Amino acid sequence: MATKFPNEDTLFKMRDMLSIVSDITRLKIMFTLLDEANDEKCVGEIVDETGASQSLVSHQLKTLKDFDLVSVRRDGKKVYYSLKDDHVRQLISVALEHAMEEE
Amino acid sequence: MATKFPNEDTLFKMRDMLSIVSDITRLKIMFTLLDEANDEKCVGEIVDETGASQSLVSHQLKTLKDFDLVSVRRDGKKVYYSLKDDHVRQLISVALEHAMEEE
DNA sequence: TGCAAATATGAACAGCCATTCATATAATAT
DNA sequence: ATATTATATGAATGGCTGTTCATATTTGCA
Repeated sequence: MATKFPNEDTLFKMRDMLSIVSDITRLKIMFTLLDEANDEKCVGEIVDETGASQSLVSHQLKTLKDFDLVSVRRDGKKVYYSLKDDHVRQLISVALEHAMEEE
Repeated sequence: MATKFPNEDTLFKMRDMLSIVSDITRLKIMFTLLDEANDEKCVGEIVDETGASQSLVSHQLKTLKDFDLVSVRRDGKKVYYSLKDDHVRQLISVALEHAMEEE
C-alpha cells in the first residue's frame, strides 16, 4: 500500500529548510550565533569568528534572513543578527551528533 | 571572545549529512522507508511510491548507501533497502515540523 | 542457452549556488 | 561637506549535482 507523503509543498519547504543549513559558511554563522552567553552578534564579529569574507557573510546572512531564520536589529552603524528559529538549533544539534559519532 | 567551532572535518561531515537529506527525491525515498509497518522496500516499490524514474531512484539509493544511511539486502532478483541511521529520522522529523508550521 | 524482470551504471547536460570582486548605501564623526 | 567605518548589493563565474537517456549487469525461469 502506497505510503502517504507530505504534499509537494511541504516537501519543498523541508528541502528548502534543509538546504539552508547544509552549507559550511552558514553553519559557521549559525554556530557563532549559538553562543549562549552572546546570542546576538554584529556582522563584523561574525566575519571575525567565521573567518569568511565580509561580502560572503553578508550574502549568507541575507539568505538566512530571507528564510526567516534570523532576527535583525540595527544599532547605529552596526547591524545585529540572532537566531530566530528553534528548529535550526535542533537540526544543527542532530547533525553535530551524527558527525561526531565513531569513525 | 571567539566561539569555538567544531573542527573543519566535523563541519564537512555535518554539511554532507544535511546535503543528503535536502533533496526532494531522496526525501521521498526516505519517507517511503519510514513506513513503520513496512520499513524495508525493494527498488520497484520505491519507484512506484515516489513516482520517480527507476534510474533516478537507483542513483539516489546509491548516494544514500555511500553515506551509509541505508542497509541493502538482496533476495533473488530484488534488492531491499531500509533506513539505517536514526539521525535521518530525527532530521526529517524536525524539518517536517518546521515545514508544517503556521503560515 | 536464451529471454525477461529487476536493478545498476556511465556519460552528458542543465540549472543552481557559493564565492569573489567591485561598488553602493548607511551612519557617524570631524 | 567629507572622510571613515560598517554593511549590503549586483554581476560574473566556476563547480557541483540532480536528472535523463542509453546501456550494462544480475538473477530466475522456460
